[in-house]
Order: sequence, then C-alpha cells, then structure tokens
Amino acid sequence: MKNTLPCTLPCTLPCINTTPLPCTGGRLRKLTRRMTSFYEQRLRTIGLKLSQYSVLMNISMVPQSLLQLAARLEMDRTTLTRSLKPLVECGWVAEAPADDARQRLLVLTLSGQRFRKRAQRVWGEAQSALETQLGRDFVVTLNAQLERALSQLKPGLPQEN
Amino acid sequence: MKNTLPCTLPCTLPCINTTPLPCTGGRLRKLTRRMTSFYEQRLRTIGLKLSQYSVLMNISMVPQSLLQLAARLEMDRTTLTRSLKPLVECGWVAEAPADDARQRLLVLTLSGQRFRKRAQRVWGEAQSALETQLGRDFVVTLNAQLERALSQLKPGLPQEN
DNA sequence: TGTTAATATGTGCATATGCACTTATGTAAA
DNA sequence: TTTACATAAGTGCATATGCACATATTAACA
Repeated sequence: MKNTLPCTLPCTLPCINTTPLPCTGGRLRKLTRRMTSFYEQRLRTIGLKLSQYSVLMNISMVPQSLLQLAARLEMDRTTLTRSLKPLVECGWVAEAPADDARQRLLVLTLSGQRFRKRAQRVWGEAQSALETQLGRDFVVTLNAQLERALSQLKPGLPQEN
Repeated sequence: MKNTLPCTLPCTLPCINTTPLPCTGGRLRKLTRRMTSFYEQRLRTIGLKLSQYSVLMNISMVPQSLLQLAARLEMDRTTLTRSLKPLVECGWVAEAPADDARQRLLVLTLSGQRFRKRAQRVWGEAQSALETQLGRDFVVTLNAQLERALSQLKPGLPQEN
C-alpha cells in the first residue's frame, strides 16, 4: 500500500508500509520526558522539582510578579501559583508588596538564597552528568539548536505558514 | 556576588549576577510546549491530540498489545489505556484477541485506517508548516540531534555518571 | 498437578495542569 | 466623581498523568 506522504525523515520505529512517524514533535516530547526525569531524579534528593528549580533561579535573578514570571517560564499563571505554594511555605520565597497593589512581588528570602545555592549545586551536577553522558560538545550544540528553534518558533496562536 | 558555578551556556534571560539558567532541560521543556501546541492547534481540527495521533500511527504500522505500545511511546501504560478509550469509542481502534488471553491486541479498524490517512494529511501539513517556519534544513538537523540524544540518553533509572 | 511467581491489564486515588469565573485594584472617559 | 473597562491574582472544576493495588492469565517448578 502506497501512502500519500513520503517519509521525509528518519523513522524511529520499523516502517512496514513506508509510513512516516511522529517526528519532530514526537521526538522532542520523548526526549523531554527522559531529560526531565534525568534532572528530577537528582533534584529529588533535595525535594525539588525541575519547574520549582527554574522558579527559584528566576526569582533569584529578578524579583518579579507572578504574571511576569509566568510569561518568562511560559507556564500557566495558575499552575505557577500552585507550584509556588510549597516554596512560600518553606520560607524560601516571600511576597513583597509592589507599587501596584494588585501585584505580589516574588522575592527570595535569605534562607531561600541559601537553598538556591544548594539547589544550583545539585542542578550543576545533573548538568555535568548529562554532559558526560551525551558528550560536552554535543550538549553545547544541542543547546544552541534548541535556542535557535525557540527564537524562531514563537509561542501562542498558530503562526500562519 | 560570585557564584559557585560558571555560566557555561548561553542564558535565555538577562543575568544580573552571572547566574546560569534552566538550561538543556528547561529549553527542551519550553520548546516541547511550543511545538506540541503547534501540532495540536492543527490536529484539533479533526479532534485529535498529538499523543493520540502517534498511537494511531503506531498501531497502523504494527498491531500490538498495550504494553508494547506503551514501551514504544514511552508512555505510562495506564495513561495509554485512557488515551485509547476515545479512539476505541469512535470505532477507529479495536481490540483483537491475542494468543495470550491476557493481552488485548490493538488494531486499526477499516474506518480507523481511513481516519489515520486523514490525520496523517493534517499532521503532514503541520510538519510542513514547521519546516517553513524553522527552515527545512534546520528541522532535519534538529531531528538528527534529537535522535542522537535519544539514543544516548536511555530512559529509566538514573544512569550512573 | 498443585502452588507460586511472572505478566497483562484495569481501577482508585492523588497530584498537576489549564480554563472559566470571581474578586480586587488601577485607568480612562463621560 | 462616577461609570466602564483593563489588569493581577485566586479558586473551582474538569482532564491528564502516574503510582499502588486488584484481577486474570500464563509459566515454572516441586
């Protein structure tokens, strides 16, 4: 049986009828799952999720409101609210009043700063392990590719093609 | 303030204190979110999720049991069960009895085959749009990189580094 | 052959995520 | 200033996901 679409990209699975396969999106999703679990296995030792780590790092660099942070991380605002809760409860993140009374300015507390350093150390070990596993040069290249893809594929509504 | 870890990779966000940022994992997650929504916006026109599309494609190529499919897609077995339900209800996927009475062999029905072709057309348009947006060569390169990363970063328990 | 371990699958429950709606505050215009 | 609209954030609900446990079937072995 001849299919309508040519198989333009290498397939991950054996093709029994020249059918192309879940390609860029599928590979990306799969790799992300593996990579996320790779980092999370290590961050779990200090009870942190990867998403929380990035929250910590971002706030550490620039105190900012919930919406700003959500935009940066490209996360849903409400998801962020909930992801933040344990960090606030642990006393790592505090909410400072902003000029605009509607906003809650998210800042790291002193113990939050200390914890962030610790988390950063663990994260760094994970990143090193990743580079060992994949090869340092390859990771650098991959990062550059991802960065480029990110700069060209904007979030939000369908780009007209 | 000098930090412990050097910023070895380009940062997405402005660094106000030489702090490195959510790197490979973070970029990957972000790109995956964008890419997934890119495909899903298009697949939504026929009421399909990206994960369901890959299920359809896989079964189409090789009728297989739930566990086999879950292993291929690296999805949780139970998530797959539930993801499959609407496809069965629509009459696209059927469960044939296998040699082993414990297994449910997943196969595409005739209408499932027709629908798969339609879905494949839509998916192909998405992939084309992606290639237009990112540049065909770049997508090919990116795919190769992802493939390589996948082959070197195995799923499952922590790889000793 | 009976008993035990392994395998394939389903289900309940907890967590995560995202949308819709609500509330509070700020801004602009009548 | 009063009214109407915009913005920031929280909460409820629905769905998705994944783990732990339950069930059915097969395989292994004493």
